[in-house]
Amino acid sequence: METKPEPLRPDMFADPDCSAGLQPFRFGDKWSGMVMRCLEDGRRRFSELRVALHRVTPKVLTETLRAMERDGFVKRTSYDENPPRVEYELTALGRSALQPMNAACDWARTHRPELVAARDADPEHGRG
Amino acid sequence: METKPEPLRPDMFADPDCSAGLQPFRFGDKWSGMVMRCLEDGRRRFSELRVALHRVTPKVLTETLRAMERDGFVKRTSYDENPPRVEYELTALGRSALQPMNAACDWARTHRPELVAARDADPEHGRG
DNA sequence: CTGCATCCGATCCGATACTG
DNA sequence: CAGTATCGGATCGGATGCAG
Repeated sequence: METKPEPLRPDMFADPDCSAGLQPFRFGDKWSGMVMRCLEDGRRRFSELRVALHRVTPKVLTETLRAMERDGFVKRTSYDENPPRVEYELTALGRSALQPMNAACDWARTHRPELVAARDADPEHGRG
Repeated sequence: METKPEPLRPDMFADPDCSAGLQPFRFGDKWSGMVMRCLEDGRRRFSELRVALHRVTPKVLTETLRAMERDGFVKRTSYDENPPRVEYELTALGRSALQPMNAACDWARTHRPELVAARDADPEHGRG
């Protein structure tokens, strides 16, 4: 995980299966799961994450990354250059958490028809 | 899952491993994961859930159960008696979701020492 | 017993503006 | 580039009281 991976596609969360939309599992707060996905192929810069994560504001992204760092999922490396450069990567603990996360995503993919059917059967058809 | 199971112990969520405390995975909202655990051995009445779920208020428990019902995880059965009796049980979809949920709980149990160590290493030692 | 109505504090999260 | 500071809306969830 030390080499530079492929750039993140800005539409990488267009697929609703593993986004925060339908599936009932969440990894931490709203963005943490997507940050995990962004980092699973290697280290990323702050700006790379911003564009992949649907224009999340820097405040919220910073909060998310700080929380993940505090919990031991992410390691932050700051290079003392100008302009500044900061890179984030998953720790061993963070990478190990990809396993149950994938189990949850696989489950959501498999059962998506039933999930959609349950929502459609409800008159309100949305949370609220 | 049609027979009456053992009564729920009020301390069934004293173990922090699978509660909403340390682990970064959440199943839906605050109480849904614990409701899943309460229902995994069979049908339960509203009041049974209330005591097992640490005195959750009826408003919040109702909201939780309605959401799970709408999403197809729980089936609600109301018996037209006096005093009223209502029972909740997992659907086939809900039972299938126990698998990824157990994967997440197993992961949290396995990695608890690292999770605790990460928190202890942080000066703030708490979210915020 | 099983809720519903109302109020309210806490938290989340986005918008905007500014800084080294 | 990588944040910080401030504001405010939206949602969550708990307390209390009432109803069928």
